[in-house]
Amino acid sequence: MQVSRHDQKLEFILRTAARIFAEKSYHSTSMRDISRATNVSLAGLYHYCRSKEELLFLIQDNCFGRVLERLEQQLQQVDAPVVKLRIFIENHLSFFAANMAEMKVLSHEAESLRGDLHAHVSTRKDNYTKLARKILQEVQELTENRVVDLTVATYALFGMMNWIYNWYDPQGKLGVHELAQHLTQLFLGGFSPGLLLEPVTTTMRIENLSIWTHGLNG
Amino acid sequence: MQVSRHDQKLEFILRTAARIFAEKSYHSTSMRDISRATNVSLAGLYHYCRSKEELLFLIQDNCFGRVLERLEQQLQQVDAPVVKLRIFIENHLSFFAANMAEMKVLSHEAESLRGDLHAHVSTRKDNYTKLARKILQEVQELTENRVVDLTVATYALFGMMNWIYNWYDPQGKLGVHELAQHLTQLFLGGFSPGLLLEPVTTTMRIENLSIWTHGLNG
DNA sequence: GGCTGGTTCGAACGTTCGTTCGGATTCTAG
DNA sequence: CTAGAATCCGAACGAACGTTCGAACCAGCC
Repeated sequence: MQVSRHDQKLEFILRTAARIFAEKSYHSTSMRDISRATNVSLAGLYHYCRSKEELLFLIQDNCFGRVLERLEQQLQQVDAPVVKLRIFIENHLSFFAANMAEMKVLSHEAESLRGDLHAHVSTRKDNYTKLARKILQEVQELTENRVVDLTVATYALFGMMNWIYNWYDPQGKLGVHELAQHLTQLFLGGFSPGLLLEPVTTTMRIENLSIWTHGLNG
Repeated sequence: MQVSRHDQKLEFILRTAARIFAEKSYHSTSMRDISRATNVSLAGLYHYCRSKEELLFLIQDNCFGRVLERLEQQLQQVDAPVVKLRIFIENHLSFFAANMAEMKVLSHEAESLRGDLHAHVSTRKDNYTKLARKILQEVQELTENRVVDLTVATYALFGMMNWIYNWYDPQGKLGVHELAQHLTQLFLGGFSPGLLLEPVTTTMRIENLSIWTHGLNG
Protein backbone atom coordinates (compact mmCIF):
# COMPACT_ATOMS: atom_id res chain seq x y z
CA MET A 1 0.00 0.00 0.00
CA GLN A 2 1.35 3.35 -1.08
CA VAL A 3 1.55 5.93 1.69
CA SER A 4 2.07 9.49 0.51
CA ARG A 5 4.71 11.78 1.95
CA HIS A 6 1.88 13.91 3.26
CA ASP A 7 0.31 11.09 5.24
CA GLN A 8 3.64 9.95 6.58
CA LYS A 9 4.41 13.38 7.95
CA LEU A 10 0.92 13.78 9.36
CA GLU A 11 1.34 10.49 11.16
CA PHE A 12 4.65 11.67 12.55
CA ILE A 13 3.04 14.86 13.78
CA LEU A 14 0.21 12.90 15.37
CA ARG A 15 2.62 10.55 17.14
CA THR A 16 4.64 13.46 18.48
CA ALA A 17 1.57 15.41 19.51
CA ALA A 18 0.16 12.37 21.29
CA ARG A 19 3.38 12.02 23.25
CA ILE A 20 3.25 15.63 24.42
CA PHE A 21 -0.49 15.54 25.12
CA ALA A 22 0.13 12.46 27.26
CA GLU A 23 3.01 14.16 29.07
CA LYS A 24 1.44 17.50 29.93
CA SER A 25 -2.21 17.20 28.91
CA TYR A 26 -3.98 18.57 25.88
CA HIS A 27 -4.96 21.96 27.22
CA SER A 28 -1.54 22.89 28.53
CA THR A 29 0.21 21.84 25.36
CA SER A 30 0.63 24.69 22.88
CA MET A 31 0.94 24.45 19.14
CA ARG A 32 4.38 25.96 19.70
CA ASP A 33 5.31 22.92 21.81
CA ILE A 34 4.31 20.64 18.97
CA SER A 35 6.10 22.85 16.47
CA ARG A 36 9.29 22.64 18.52
CA ALA A 37 9.09 18.87 18.98
CA THR A 38 8.39 18.13 15.32
CA ASN A 39 10.71 20.75 13.80
CA VAL A 40 7.77 21.91 11.74
CA SER A 41 7.11 25.63 11.87
CA LEU A 42 4.05 26.87 13.68
CA ALA A 43 2.34 27.84 10.44
CA GLY A 44 3.51 24.65 8.79
CA LEU A 45 1.48 22.53 11.21
CA TYR A 46 -1.68 24.03 9.78
CA HIS A 47 -0.88 22.49 6.46
CA TYR A 48 -1.61 19.11 8.07
CA CYS A 49 -4.54 19.94 10.30
CA ARG A 50 -7.27 22.52 10.54
CA SER A 51 -6.85 23.16 14.26
CA LYS A 52 -5.31 21.93 17.47
CA GLU A 53 -8.60 20.26 18.28
CA GLU A 54 -8.48 18.30 15.03
CA LEU A 55 -5.07 16.98 16.04
CA LEU A 56 -6.60 15.58 19.21
CA PHE A 57 -9.50 14.15 17.26
CA LEU A 58 -7.26 12.44 14.72
CA ILE A 59 -5.18 10.89 17.49
CA GLN A 60 -8.23 9.56 19.28
CA ASP A 61 -10.05 8.40 16.17
CA ASN A 62 -7.06 6.64 14.58
CA CYS A 63 -6.29 4.98 17.86
CA PHE A 64 -9.82 3.73 18.32
CA GLY A 65 -10.01 2.56 14.76
CA ARG A 66 -6.93 0.42 15.14
CA VAL A 67 -8.09 -1.12 18.42
CA LEU A 68 -11.47 -2.00 16.91
CA GLU A 69 -9.96 -3.37 13.71
CA ARG A 70 -7.64 -5.71 15.59
CA LEU A 71 -10.38 -6.75 17.94
CA GLU A 72 -12.89 -7.64 15.25
CA GLN A 73 -10.21 -9.59 13.41
CA GLN A 74 -9.35 -11.50 16.57
CA LEU A 75 -12.96 -12.22 17.49
CA GLN A 76 -13.77 -13.83 14.15
CA GLN A 77 -14.25 -17.58 14.39
CA VAL A 78 -14.46 -17.48 18.16
CA ASP A 79 -17.61 -18.58 19.94
CA ALA A 80 -16.76 -19.37 23.53
CA PRO A 81 -17.64 -16.32 25.67
CA VAL A 82 -14.75 -16.80 28.06
CA VAL A 83 -12.34 -16.93 25.15
CA LYS A 84 -13.92 -13.79 23.73
CA LEU A 85 -13.45 -12.02 27.04
CA ARG A 86 -9.87 -13.12 27.26
CA ILE A 87 -9.23 -11.86 23.74
CA PHE A 88 -10.96 -8.58 24.49
CA ILE A 89 -8.79 -7.94 27.54
CA GLU A 90 -5.59 -9.05 25.87
CA ASN A 91 -6.28 -6.94 22.80
CA HIS A 92 -7.09 -3.87 24.85
CA LEU A 93 -4.07 -4.17 27.11
CA SER A 94 -1.52 -5.09 24.49
CA PHE A 95 -2.61 -2.21 22.31
CA PHE A 96 -2.55 0.05 25.33
CA ALA A 97 0.97 -1.04 26.23
CA ALA A 98 2.21 -0.61 22.68
CA ASN A 99 0.59 2.81 22.28
CA MET A 100 0.74 4.17 25.79
CA ALA A 101 0.69 7.84 24.81
CA GLU A 102 -2.24 7.59 22.39
CA MET A 103 -4.28 5.45 24.75
CA LYS A 104 -3.61 7.75 27.67
CA VAL A 105 -4.85 10.61 25.54
CA LEU A 106 -7.88 8.55 24.58
CA SER A 107 -8.71 7.73 28.19
CA HIS A 108 -7.71 10.99 29.79
CA GLU A 109 -8.79 13.62 27.27
CA ALA A 110 -12.14 12.14 26.40
CA GLU A 111 -14.01 15.32 27.19
CA SER A 112 -11.53 17.76 25.69
CA LEU A 113 -13.25 17.51 22.31
CA ARG A 114 -16.38 19.52 21.63
CA GLY A 115 -19.32 19.28 19.30
CA ASP A 116 -19.26 16.87 16.38
CA LEU A 117 -15.76 15.61 17.01
CA HIS A 118 -16.69 14.70 20.56
CA ALA A 119 -19.89 13.04 19.40
CA HIS A 120 -18.04 10.98 16.82
CA VAL A 121 -15.50 9.58 19.28
CA SER A 122 -18.17 9.11 21.93
CA THR A 123 -20.23 6.98 19.58
CA ARG A 124 -17.27 4.75 18.88
CA LYS A 125 -16.58 4.47 22.58
CA ASP A 126 -20.20 3.57 23.24
CA ASN A 127 -20.09 0.79 20.69
CA TYR A 128 -16.88 -0.52 22.19
CA THR A 129 -18.39 -0.46 25.67
CA LYS A 130 -21.55 -2.18 24.45
CA LEU A 131 -19.47 -4.91 22.83
CA ALA A 132 -17.67 -5.50 26.11
CA ARG A 133 -20.98 -5.55 27.94
CA LYS A 134 -22.38 -8.10 25.50
CA ILE A 135 -19.39 -10.39 25.98
CA LEU A 136 -19.72 -10.08 29.73
CA GLN A 137 -23.38 -10.92 29.49
CA GLU A 138 -22.62 -14.06 27.51
CA VAL A 139 -20.05 -15.05 30.11
CA GLN A 140 -22.52 -14.41 32.87
CA GLU A 141 -25.09 -16.65 31.26
CA LEU A 142 -22.71 -19.60 31.45
CA THR A 143 -23.03 -19.74 35.21
CA GLU A 144 -25.80 -19.52 37.74
CA ASN A 145 -23.85 -17.39 40.16
CA ARG A 146 -24.81 -13.90 39.02
CA VAL A 147 -24.15 -11.75 42.03
CA VAL A 148 -22.43 -8.80 40.38
CA ASP A 149 -24.36 -6.20 38.41
CA LEU A 150 -23.54 -6.25 34.71
CA THR A 151 -23.13 -2.49 34.38
CA VAL A 152 -20.90 -2.24 37.42
CA ALA A 153 -18.82 -5.14 36.15
CA THR A 154 -18.41 -3.60 32.70
CA TYR A 155 -17.16 -0.28 34.02
CA ALA A 156 -15.05 -2.00 36.65
CA LEU A 157 -13.32 -3.92 33.89
CA PHE A 158 -12.63 -0.74 31.94
CA GLY A 159 -11.44 0.93 35.12
CA MET A 160 -8.98 -1.85 35.82
CA MET A 161 -7.68 -1.77 32.27
CA ASN A 162 -7.60 1.95 31.59
CA TRP A 163 -6.04 2.82 34.91
CA ILE A 164 -2.76 1.23 33.85
CA TYR A 165 -1.49 4.47 32.36
CA ASN A 166 -1.08 5.58 35.95
CA TRP A 167 1.38 2.90 36.92
CA TYR A 168 2.26 0.33 34.25
CA ASP A 169 5.66 0.45 32.58
CA PRO A 170 5.66 -1.46 29.27
CA GLN A 171 9.45 -1.71 29.49
CA GLY A 172 9.37 -3.08 33.04
CA LYS A 173 9.56 -6.61 34.38
CA LEU A 174 5.89 -7.39 34.08
CA GLY A 175 5.03 -8.30 30.49
CA VAL A 176 1.75 -7.40 28.87
CA HIS A 177 0.77 -11.00 28.54
CA GLU A 178 1.16 -11.67 32.25
CA LEU A 179 -0.63 -8.43 33.04
CA ALA A 180 -3.57 -9.52 30.92
CA GLN A 181 -3.47 -12.93 32.56
CA HIS A 182 -3.62 -11.43 36.04
CA LEU A 183 -6.39 -9.01 35.21
CA THR A 184 -8.46 -11.68 33.49
CA GLN A 185 -8.03 -13.97 36.47
CA LEU A 186 -8.90 -11.16 38.85
CA PHE A 187 -11.97 -10.07 36.97
CA LEU A 188 -13.35 -13.43 35.97
CA GLY A 189 -12.83 -14.90 39.43
CA GLY A 190 -15.04 -12.26 40.94
CA PHE A 191 -17.46 -11.95 38.07
CA SER A 192 -18.13 -15.60 37.38
CA PRO A 193 -16.64 -17.65 40.17
CA GLY A 194 -16.08 -21.23 39.11
CA LEU A 195 -15.27 -20.57 35.47
CA LEU A 196 -11.59 -20.05 36.07
CA LEU A 197 -11.16 -21.28 39.57
CA GLU A 198 -9.52 -24.66 39.23
CA PRO A 199 -5.83 -23.74 39.08
CA VAL A 200 -4.74 -26.43 36.62
CA THR A 201 -7.57 -25.92 34.20
CA THR A 202 -7.08 -22.21 34.48
CA THR A 203 -3.44 -22.38 33.57
CA MET A 204 -4.15 -24.72 30.68
CA ARG A 205 -6.92 -22.57 29.31
CA ILE A 206 -4.82 -19.48 29.50
CA GLU A 207 -1.83 -21.14 27.90
CA ASN A 208 -3.98 -22.39 25.07
CA LEU A 209 -5.44 -18.99 24.66
CA SER A 210 -2.05 -17.50 24.12
CA ILE A 211 -2.15 -19.07 20.68
CA TRP A 212 -4.82 -16.59 19.81
CA THR A 213 -3.40 -13.65 21.58
CA HIS A 214 0.28 -13.65 20.77
CA GLY A 215 1.58 -11.38 18.12
CA LEU A 216 -0.59 -8.46 19.01
CA ASN A 217 2.24 -6.11 19.79
CA GLY A 218 4.14 -3.84 17.45
CA MET B 1 -15.43 24.96 66.67
CA GLN B 2 -15.32 28.56 65.47
CA VAL B 3 -14.88 28.94 61.71
CA SER B 4 -13.91 32.42 60.60
CA ARG B 5 -15.70 34.28 57.84
CA HIS B 6 -12.47 34.09 55.89
CA ASP B 7 -12.28 30.29 56.05
CA GLN B 8 -15.93 29.92 55.21
CA LYS B 9 -15.54 31.96 52.05
CA LEU B 10 -12.34 30.15 51.11
CA GLU B 11 -14.16 26.86 51.46
CA PHE B 12 -16.94 28.15 49.24
CA ILE B 13 -14.41 29.21 46.62
CA LEU B 14 -12.72 25.82 46.79
CA ARG B 15 -15.99 23.95 46.38
CA THR B 16 -16.95 26.08 43.40
CA ALA B 17 -13.52 25.81 41.83
CA ALA B 18 -13.55 22.04 42.27
CA ARG B 19 -16.89 21.87 40.47
CA ILE B 20 -15.57 23.80 37.50
CA PHE B 21 -12.24 21.97 37.43
CA ALA B 22 -14.21 18.73 37.33
CA GLU B 23 -16.43 20.01 34.55
CA LYS B 24 -13.86 21.40 32.16
CA SER B 25 -10.47 20.42 33.60
CA TYR B 26 -7.98 22.48 35.53
CA HIS B 27 -5.99 23.86 32.62
CA SER B 28 -8.95 25.05 30.62
CA THR B 29 -10.59 26.73 33.58
CA SER B 30 -9.63 30.36 33.94
CA MET B 31 -9.57 32.45 37.08
CA ARG B 32 -12.24 34.50 35.34
CA ASP B 33 -14.47 31.40 35.23
CA ILE B 34 -14.05 30.96 38.97
CA SER B 35 -14.61 34.66 39.51
CA ARG B 36 -17.85 34.51 37.55
CA ALA B 37 -19.13 31.40 39.36
CA THR B 38 -18.33 32.67 42.83
CA ASN B 39 -19.33 36.30 42.30
CA VAL B 40 -15.95 37.25 43.68
CA SER B 41 -13.99 39.68 41.57
CA LEU B 42 -10.91 38.44 39.75
CA ALA B 43 -8.61 40.37 42.05
CA GLY B 44 -10.65 39.39 45.07
CA LEU B 45 -9.84 35.72 44.56
CA TYR B 46 -6.20 36.47 45.24
CA HIS B 47 -7.12 37.53 48.75
CA TYR B 48 -7.90 33.86 49.44
CA CYS B 49 -5.14 32.12 47.51
CA ARG B 50 -1.69 32.87 46.22
CA SER B 51 -2.29 31.41 42.76
CA LYS B 52 -4.53 29.25 40.66
CA GLU B 53 -2.20 26.35 41.34
CA GLU B 54 -2.65 26.78 45.08
CA LEU B 55 -6.42 26.50 44.58
CA LEU B 56 -5.89 23.11 42.97
CA PHE B 57 -3.52 22.10 45.73
CA LEU B 58 -5.92 23.09 48.51
CA ILE B 59 -8.72 21.14 46.86
CA GLN B 60 -6.60 18.02 46.51
CA ASP B 61 -4.98 18.26 49.92
CA ASN B 62 -8.19 18.96 51.85
CA CYS B 63 -9.92 16.16 50.01
CA PHE B 64 -7.17 13.66 50.75
CA GLY B 65 -7.00 14.74 54.36
CA ARG B 66 -10.68 14.10 54.88
CA VAL B 67 -10.56 10.67 53.20
CA LEU B 68 -7.61 9.62 55.35
CA GLU B 69 -9.12 10.96 58.54
CA ARG B 70 -12.35 9.03 58.04
CA LEU B 71 -10.49 5.93 57.04
CA GLU B 72 -8.20 5.86 60.05
CA GLN B 73 -11.15 6.45 62.31
CA GLN B 74 -13.05 3.57 60.70
CA LEU B 75 -10.10 1.20 60.80
CA GLN B 76 -9.53 1.58 64.53
CA GLN B 77 -10.49 -1.50 66.49
CA VAL B 78 -10.71 -3.63 63.37
CA ASP B 79 -8.42 -6.60 62.91
CA ALA B 80 -9.93 -8.90 60.32
CA PRO B 81 -8.25 -8.19 56.96
CA VAL B 82 -11.39 -8.82 54.95
CA VAL B 83 -13.30 -6.37 57.10
CA LYS B 84 -10.51 -3.83 56.68
CA LEU B 85 -10.69 -4.22 52.94
CA ARG B 86 -14.42 -3.83 52.94
CA ILE B 87 -14.13 -0.68 55.03
CA PHE B 88 -11.42 0.68 52.78
CA ILE B 89 -13.55 0.24 49.67
CA GLU B 90 -16.70 1.53 51.27
CA ASN B 91 -14.91 4.57 52.68
CA HIS B 92 -13.28 5.39 49.37
CA LEU B 93 -16.45 4.99 47.33
CA SER B 94 -18.82 6.74 49.69
CA PHE B 95 -16.49 9.69 49.98
CA PHE B 96 -16.08 9.68 46.22
CA ALA B 97 -19.82 9.67 45.67
CA ALA B 98 -20.40 12.44 48.20
CA ASN B 99 -17.59 14.60 46.80
CA MET B 100 -17.63 13.67 43.13
CA ALA B 101 -16.11 16.91 41.88
CA GLU B 102 -13.22 17.02 44.34
CA MET B 103 -12.42 13.33 43.89
CA LYS B 104 -12.53 13.63 40.12
CA VAL B 105 -10.07 16.49 40.39
CA LEU B 106 -7.92 14.41 42.72
CA SER B 107 -7.88 11.45 40.32
CA HIS B 108 -7.80 13.34 37.07
CA GLU B 109 -5.53 16.29 37.77
CA ALA B 110 -2.87 14.45 39.72
CA GLU B 111 -0.06 15.69 37.51
CA SER B 112 -1.28 19.23 37.06
CA LEU B 113 0.60 20.34 40.17
CA ARG B 114 4.32 21.06 39.95
CA GLY B 115 7.21 21.13 42.38
CA ASP B 116 6.60 21.03 46.11
CA LEU B 117 2.83 21.03 45.87
CA HIS B 118 2.94 18.00 43.59
CA ALA B 119 5.43 16.26 45.88
CA HIS B 120 3.25 16.87 48.91
CA VAL B 121 0.11 15.38 47.39
CA SER B 122 2.10 12.55 45.81
CA THR B 123 3.48 11.54 49.19
CA ARG B 124 0.00 11.36 50.63
CA LYS B 125 -1.17 9.33 47.71
CA ASP B 126 1.75 6.96 48.09
CA ASN B 127 0.91 6.37 51.74
CA TYR B 128 -2.71 5.74 50.86
CA THR B 129 -1.70 3.27 48.14
CA LYS B 130 0.71 1.53 50.50
CA LEU B 131 -2.01 1.18 53.10
CA ALA B 132 -4.28 -0.44 50.54
CA ARG B 133 -1.48 -2.72 49.46
CA LYS B 134 -0.83 -3.75 53.06
CA ILE B 135 -4.48 -4.61 53.59
CA LEU B 136 -4.52 -6.63 50.39
CA GLN B 137 -1.40 -8.47 51.51
CA GLU B 138 -3.05 -9.39 54.80
CA VAL B 139 -6.09 -10.64 52.90
CA GLN B 140 -3.90 -12.62 50.57
CA GLU B 141 -2.17 -14.33 53.47
CA LEU B 142 -5.48 -15.72 54.68
CA THR B 143 -5.69 -18.07 51.73
CA GLU B 144 -3.36 -20.37 49.86
CA ASN B 145 -4.66 -19.43 46.45
CA ARG B 146 -2.36 -16.55 45.55
CA VAL B 147 -2.52 -16.40 41.79
CA VAL B 148 -2.82 -12.65 41.27
CA ASP B 149 0.17 -10.35 41.65
CA LEU B 150 -0.18 -8.00 44.62
CA THR B 151 0.87 -4.88 42.72
CA VAL B 152 -1.46 -5.59 39.83
CA ALA B 153 -4.29 -6.25 42.25
CA THR B 154 -3.69 -3.01 44.16
CA TYR B 155 -3.78 -0.85 41.06
CA ALA B 156 -6.66 -2.82 39.62
CA LEU B 157 -8.64 -2.05 42.75
CA PHE B 158 -7.86 1.65 42.47
CA GLY B 159 -8.71 1.55 38.79
CA MET B 160 -12.10 0.01 39.49
CA MET B 161 -12.85 2.54 42.20
CA ASN B 162 -11.46 5.71 40.65
CA TRP B 163 -12.99 5.05 37.25
CA ILE B 164 -16.45 5.69 38.62
CA TYR B 165 -16.25 9.40 37.86
CA ASN B 166 -16.65 8.34 34.24
CA TRP B 167 -20.02 6.72 34.70
CA TYR B 168 -21.45 6.65 38.20
CA ASP B 169 -24.34 8.92 39.10
CA PRO B 170 -24.66 9.37 42.88
CA GLN B 171 -28.26 10.48 42.39
CA GLY B 172 -29.11 7.42 40.28
CA LYS B 173 -30.79 4.15 41.16
CA LEU B 174 -27.65 2.37 42.27
CA GLY B 175 -26.74 3.40 45.80
CA VAL B 176 -23.18 3.76 47.01
CA HIS B 177 -23.59 0.92 49.44
CA GLU B 178 -24.64 -1.51 46.73
CA LEU B 179 -21.90 -0.22 44.47
CA ALA B 180 -19.32 -0.93 47.17
CA GLN B 181 -20.87 -4.33 47.73
CA HIS B 182 -20.61 -5.24 44.05
CA LEU B 183 -17.07 -4.00 43.70
CA THR B 184 -15.93 -5.78 46.86
CA GLN B 185 -17.54 -8.98 45.65
CA LEU B 186 -15.99 -8.55 42.24
CA PHE B 187 -12.54 -7.82 43.52
CA LEU B 188 -12.38 -10.26 46.39
CA GLY B 189 -13.80 -13.10 44.34
CA GLY B 190 -10.96 -12.82 41.88
CA PHE B 191 -8.28 -11.86 44.34
CA SER B 192 -8.94 -14.43 47.04
CA PRO B 193 -11.38 -16.99 45.72
CA GLY B 194 -13.09 -18.80 48.58
CA LEU B 195 -13.18 -15.97 51.05
CA LEU B 196 -16.45 -14.57 49.80
CA LEU B 197 -17.76 -17.30 47.59
CA GLU B 198 -20.49 -18.97 49.61
CA PRO B 199 -23.52 -16.80 48.79
CA VAL B 200 -25.20 -17.03 52.17
CA THR B 201 -22.11 -16.37 54.20
CA THR B 202 -21.26 -13.57 51.85
CA THR B 203 -24.57 -11.87 52.28
CA MET B 204 -24.44 -12.26 56.02
CA ARG B 205 -20.92 -10.88 56.23
CA ILE B 206 -21.77 -7.93 54.08
CA GLU B 207 -24.94 -7.19 56.00
CA ASN B 208 -23.03 -7.32 59.27
CA LEU B 209 -20.41 -5.10 57.83
CA SER B 210 -22.94 -2.46 57.06
CA ILE B 211 -22.94 -1.71 60.76
CA TRP B 212 -19.47 -0.37 60.33
CA THR B 213 -19.91 1.33 57.07
CA HIS B 214 -23.19 3.16 57.37
CA GLY B 215 -23.18 6.82 58.11
CA LEU B 216 -20.24 7.62 55.91
CA ASN B 217 -22.11 9.95 53.63
CA GLY B 218 -22.76 13.63 54.03
C1' DG C 1 -16.53 61.22 64.91
C1' DG C 2 -11.98 58.96 63.52
C1' DC C 3 -8.74 54.96 63.14
C1' DT C 4 -7.32 50.28 61.96
C1' DG C 5 -7.11 45.99 59.59
C1' DG C 6 -9.41 42.89 56.88
C1' DT C 7 -11.92 42.76 52.48
C1' DT C 8 -13.19 44.09 47.75
C1' DC C 9 -12.53 45.45 43.03
C1' DG C 10 -11.72 48.13 38.32
C1' DA C 11 -8.18 48.53 35.49
C1' DA C 12 -4.24 47.36 33.71
C1' DC C 13 0.40 44.66 33.03
C1' DG C 14 3.14 41.56 30.28
C1' DT C 15 2.81 37.07 28.31
C1' DT C 16 1.19 33.38 25.75
C1' DC C 17 -2.29 31.45 23.12
C1' DG C 18 -4.50 29.54 18.39
C1' DT C 19 -4.67 30.97 14.07
C1' DT C 20 -3.81 33.49 9.59
C1' DC C 21 -1.59 35.54 5.62
C1' DG C 22 1.49 36.50 1.87
C1' DG C 23 5.20 35.08 -0.04
C1' DA C 24 9.31 31.96 -0.44
C1' DT C 25 10.94 27.45 -1.48
C1' DT C 26 10.73 22.75 -3.19
C1' DC C 27 8.72 19.10 -5.81
C1' DT C 28 6.60 17.02 -9.96
C1' DA C 29 4.48 16.33 -14.40
C1' DG C 30 4.63 17.52 -19.19
C1' DC D 1 13.06 23.75 -18.86
C1' DT D 2 8.98 25.37 -17.07
C1' DA D 3 4.51 25.91 -15.08
C1' DG D 4 1.72 24.81 -11.46
C1' DA D 5 0.98 22.46 -7.30
C1' DA D 6 2.49 21.21 -2.88
C1' DT D 7 5.03 22.42 1.03
C1' DC D 8 6.93 25.53 4.23
C1' DC D 9 7.60 29.59 7.26
C1' DG D 10 8.48 34.63 9.45
C1' DA D 11 5.68 37.78 11.15
C1' DA D 12 1.82 39.33 12.86
C1' DC D 13 -3.31 39.34 14.56
C1' DG D 14 -6.76 39.72 18.25
C1' DA D 15 -8.07 37.35 22.21
C1' DA D 16 -7.50 35.32 26.56
C1' DC D 17 -4.56 34.22 30.21
C1' DG D 18 -2.58 34.66 35.45
C1' DT D 19 -1.36 38.10 38.21
C1' DT D 20 -0.71 42.81 40.38
C1' DC D 21 -1.61 47.43 42.10
C1' DG D 22 -3.70 51.21 44.33
C1' DA D 23 -7.69 52.82 45.82
C1' DA D 24 -12.21 52.18 47.81
C1' DC D 25 -15.13 49.98 51.19
C1' DC D 26 -16.67 48.31 55.70
C1' DA D 27 -16.90 46.36 60.31
C1' DG D 28 -15.57 46.96 65.08
C1' DC D 29 -13.24 49.57 68.65
C1' DC D 30 -11.44 54.06 70.73
